[in-house]
Parts: sequence; structure tokens; C-alpha cells
Amino acid sequence: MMMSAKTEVTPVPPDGAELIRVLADPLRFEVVTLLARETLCTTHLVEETGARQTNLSNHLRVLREAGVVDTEPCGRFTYYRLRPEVLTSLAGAFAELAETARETAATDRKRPCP
Amino acid sequence: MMMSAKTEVTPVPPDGAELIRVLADPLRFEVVTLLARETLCTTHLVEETGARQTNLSNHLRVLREAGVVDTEPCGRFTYYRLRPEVLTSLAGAFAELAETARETAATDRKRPCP
DNA sequence: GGCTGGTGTCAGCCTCGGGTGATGTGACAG
DNA sequence: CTGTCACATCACCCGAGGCTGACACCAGCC
Repeated sequence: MMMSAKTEVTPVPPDGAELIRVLADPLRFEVVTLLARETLCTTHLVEETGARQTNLSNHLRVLREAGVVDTEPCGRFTYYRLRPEVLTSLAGAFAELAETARETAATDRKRPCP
Repeated sequence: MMMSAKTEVTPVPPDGAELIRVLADPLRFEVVTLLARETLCTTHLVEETGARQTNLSNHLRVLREAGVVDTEPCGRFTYYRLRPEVLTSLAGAFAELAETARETAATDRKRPCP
């Protein structure tokens, strides 16, 4: 069958808990921070983070499978681009949780001791 | 010598990366979700999550040391209350990161291949 | 063609951290 | 005072996952 140039648009299963787990790793979070400011390829990330290429490639796969980043091949290089929507939804989830917590604190809602 | 029974207002070292790591654990995140809706004590959390008391106590210590929750002793019980500010700041951080990423994507800002 | 440089994949090592059981302590009930 | 309950702390086990080295792959350059 033909493959065409599908970039495999990534189905992006937006699992909240899984997403947090992915972002919890220090190196992955550093990569995300760097990619937020600039679209980079693996070589740049190696320079910036000081991590081994193999190590970074593994982490980038995790980020890719989690739908956090998109890849854009450019000759021998591979550009990594961050997906803002993912971070936005995460921020929204935390904001909503914080709002609920603030209401709970304001009305002093607590379950009685049994 | 020591001054009164201060509840030890928790210095709260607001380390972003550390905070994410703390919230990345499924059980801890479930606890945070539950505490957002209602102030509970350990017994309630044991009932709700189905986890062992020891296990929960350990996780609650992590949440306490990270400044995510506050404790309020009530007789033999200990109430756990969520700190909305922590979640708010985290949400803000992610929103800011998302904003930066959106700008980067909009202006197609990328570092050239060396 | 062969060679080099940029990346992904695989298999293994090894540490970190979550789960558990035993045990201690303080607070009520009797 | 003694028992029980709520909760914390400790010591230990063990598996998930991060890191690495060896290798495969592909795209340009000679």
C-alpha cells in the first residue's frame, strides 16, 4: 500500500495523569521549556542540555508518543515543535482544580469524622 | 524554649520542577483531586482510594513537605486541606509556557541547522 | 560508489521511589 | 489504667524507568 507523506498526525490521547507523568522528568521538562521558546532539532537539544544524543532521543520519543511535540524532518535533521494546546489544557485543568479548592476552603467544606 | 504549638506554617519552597514530580504520582494526584472538593482526614482517604493507611501516610508526608497540603489536627484525627495557591501558580506557569509556545509557533521561530 | 554526520532503536545495567509490615505514640472510651 | 483507634515513622523489598553503549538507518558530500 502507498504511504503518502502522512506525518502521522498523532492521535494524541489526552490522558491527564499520563501527561503529568511525562512532564515530571527533569530532562523532559527542560526540553519542553526550550522548545517553548524555539523550534529545535536534536543536535541543538544535545548542546543545550548536555545530555547524550541517545538519552535525548529516548525522551523525545516519550514526548512524541504523549502528543506533546510534533516532528518535522528537514534533510538529515529533525525539528521538534511543541504543541501549545497540550500545555493549555493542562493549565486549564490545574486552574479548575484550584478554583474548586478555593471554593472548598472558602465555605470550609469538610466531611465529619465518623 | 520552643515557642508554643505553632502549626509550622510550612515554608513552602515553591520549586516548580519538584512540584510537578510530587503531583505526577497517580495516588497523590487522586488525593489532591479528592481534597480539592472536600477537606478530609486520613481515614476518609483510605476509604476513598482503597490504599493502605501506611501508604497514604507516606504520600501525605510528601504532599505536606512540598507545601501542597496543610494539616489541622482534630482530636485523634488529622484533617488535610489543599492549598489552592500552589495549584494556581502551577496553572499559571503552564499557561505562560503555552503562551510562549504559541508565539513561537505563530512566528515560526526556529534555530537554523548548523 | 564509499564515507560522514544526524537520529532512531534495542538490550542491559542500576538507581530511585512506591508499596508493605512492624512498631511507636497520642487521644479518647470504658 | 487498659484497650483501641487514628496516624506517623522506619526498614525493607522490588519493579518501573532513566541512562548508556552498540548498532542500524538514511541523507548528503566526496
